[in-house]
Amino acid sequence: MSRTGRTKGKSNGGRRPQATKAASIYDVAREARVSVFTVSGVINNKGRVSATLARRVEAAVRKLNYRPNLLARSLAKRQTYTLGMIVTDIANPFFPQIVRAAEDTAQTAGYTILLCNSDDKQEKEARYLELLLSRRVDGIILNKTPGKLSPAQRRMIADAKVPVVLLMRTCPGLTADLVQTDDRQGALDAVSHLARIGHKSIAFVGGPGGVSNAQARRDGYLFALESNGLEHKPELLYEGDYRIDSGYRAGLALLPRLPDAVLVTNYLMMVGLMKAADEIGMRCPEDFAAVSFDDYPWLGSFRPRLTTIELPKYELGRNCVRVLLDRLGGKNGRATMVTLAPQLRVRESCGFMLRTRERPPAISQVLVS
Amino acid sequence: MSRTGRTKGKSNGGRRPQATKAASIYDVAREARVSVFTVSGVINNKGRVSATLARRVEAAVRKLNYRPNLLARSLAKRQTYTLGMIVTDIANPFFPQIVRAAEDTAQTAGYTILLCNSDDKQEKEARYLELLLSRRVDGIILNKTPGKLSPAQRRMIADAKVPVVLLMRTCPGLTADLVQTDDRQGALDAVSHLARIGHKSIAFVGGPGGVSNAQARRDGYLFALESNGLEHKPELLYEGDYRIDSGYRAGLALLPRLPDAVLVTNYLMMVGLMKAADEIGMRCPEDFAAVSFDDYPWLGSFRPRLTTIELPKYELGRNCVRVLLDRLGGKNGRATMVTLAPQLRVRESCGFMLRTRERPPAISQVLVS
DNA sequence: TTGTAGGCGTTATCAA
DNA sequence: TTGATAACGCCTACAA
Repeated sequence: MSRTGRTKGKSNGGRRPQATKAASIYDVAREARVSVFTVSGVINNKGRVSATLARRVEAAVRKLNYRPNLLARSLAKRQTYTLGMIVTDIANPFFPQIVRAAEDTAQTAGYTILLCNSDDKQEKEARYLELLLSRRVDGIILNKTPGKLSPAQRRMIADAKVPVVLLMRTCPGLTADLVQTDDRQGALDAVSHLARIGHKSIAFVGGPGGVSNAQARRDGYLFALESNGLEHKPELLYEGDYRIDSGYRAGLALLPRLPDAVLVTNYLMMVGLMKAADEIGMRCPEDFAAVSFDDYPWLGSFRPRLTTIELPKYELGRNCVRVLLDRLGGKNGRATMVTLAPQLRVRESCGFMLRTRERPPAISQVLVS
Repeated sequence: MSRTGRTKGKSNGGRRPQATKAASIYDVAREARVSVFTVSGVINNKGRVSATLARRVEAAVRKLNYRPNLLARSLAKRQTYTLGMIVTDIANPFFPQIVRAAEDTAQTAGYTILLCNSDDKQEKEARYLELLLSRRVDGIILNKTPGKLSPAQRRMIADAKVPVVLLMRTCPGLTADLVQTDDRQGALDAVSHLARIGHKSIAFVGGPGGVSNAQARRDGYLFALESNGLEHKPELLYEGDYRIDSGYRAGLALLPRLPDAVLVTNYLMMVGLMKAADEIGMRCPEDFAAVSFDDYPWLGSFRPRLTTIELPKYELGRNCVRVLLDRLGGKNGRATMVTLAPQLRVRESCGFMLRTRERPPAISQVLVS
């Protein structure tokens, strides 16, 4: 049976106009009395069609309310115009703006974002990775869970020839593009700022082991202590997991040791630490100074106004997609690394206003808001 | 040429093992010396295959590292296992947890979420709506922009026979399932609480006109004033757009009129209002009391500790997907409405601690944290 | 410039 | 139970 005749048996002889199935390219072709080639050419305006036929096709498209089936197109072209994005948890306020930026950038290029939450669990991540490949996404943005990918996973990704860009976290054993912030520098700036103000014993609440940015922040902290001639006291270093509760526990553990200041390496842990401070009855910045990572629009509206190391979240998301699009565009070189500069935002929690009446030092990276 | 022979011409005679294209179901069938029917049966374990053949198929699948192409499957089954979700802006902290819940719930049922941001612009929304339909999503979660859908859009959706669930905002002219919170009740609770404490003149910062939940919150406010015997002063009512800046402007406009209290109908506007208060030099709760909508884990850690009307965000997202899955499961009745109860969370910004020494009244919906 | 026919990788129908 | 074979809806060499 010829292709064009395939709907004949389904004509609803005389019954009332019922919801018919969506028109296909064949229906349009028949309506416009042209071939599917012509229709396809018009739709993807490849310009190889005469104006007359094009008009006829367009009329038919409008009449039948034709809308190309992107699934079929993807299958035929082996390209889905879809990017997979795996983050630990979109509900962590660090991610929404990154995702937003990724979506914006992707959308501009005709791509769509499939969002997944790994909860920092390798098992969930593995499932999603497989799913994304099965769905034939064109690229993957991966905020890797701690730990490496299995050889099978690496082979899977390589076989699929899908570009992967790592977001904020490297993955041992996986050579891939990477978009991150300069976390070592961020921690360094934070500690240097605290030292400059006069704080001596500076505590540190870090991220989970095995996460590259946590390592970098910790390195920056340790290096900064040393270069500022401050003693490193191991009992002032706490390893958290970037979630509220670990920050709370860190507060309970660290604050009773009466550090001058504490550097908390993300916002959620800072939230937990402040809760602990409340319970203990210590106030910031009067009883201890604090600087945290990640800045948010609401930080200036509540007390204590947090001094932070702002990470350019929107830029992170945008660059992830850009890197991916470059690869999809045929760029074939070795793995790229984009490292964005963090920025110290001085407010009040660091005790700056308490300890000095000067304006902050004129360092270009310092910004008072 | 027969189907099974189609890859013959591509054998790379003797060259080094190069990245070959992914195995298809035909390859597996050939390897296992069975038909594609058998392979398909095993993969989707339809149980109609003998154990012997099943074993052979499984071995072949492992050997070839076969992974079914979900695109092809979707095309054939006319089902994509994908849900589209259009929110105004994932970077608005109201949405991440809703999206997270939707993703969790969807994932459990084998569905994936395609995320879109409309920025409250009808034009962007329209583009996304078309895109989602072209991609043949199985269902759509829609946080509608103000304004109605065009007749063409409504027809488009109806023709596609794709279930749509509205999130937090009704859409005039569109009969669809709806998942929302009881916003009128929320505003009512907030104002009643303020009145109970003794506040007389209560200002209001509302959401954008044309958004149903903004209307409901406003209705609740007005009704609460009346039923508490308080005068409604139009100059204490400000219409914002749920974004920070409008809250700021609201603060500049309202606070100089020295209201006893102000009800701000979302968090972002509250952030803006607090900024305005800072600039004006008014303090909360000493100079004015405040209650806002939306609760977040960090609100208890900073000052003033906000008294809020918590909206069950996770439940919202979960119910959206549930409603959709019900429809996909064949549920065919008329439009459903799920309305979730908000909850007053008393902290300090309402001035409760200032004005009374009693414990809060024993109303079940009141929760002190 | 336009048309024809085969391929994309599944599922589903109908015989065997 | 299995196996051919036709959809699914689009793209695209290759022909005309």
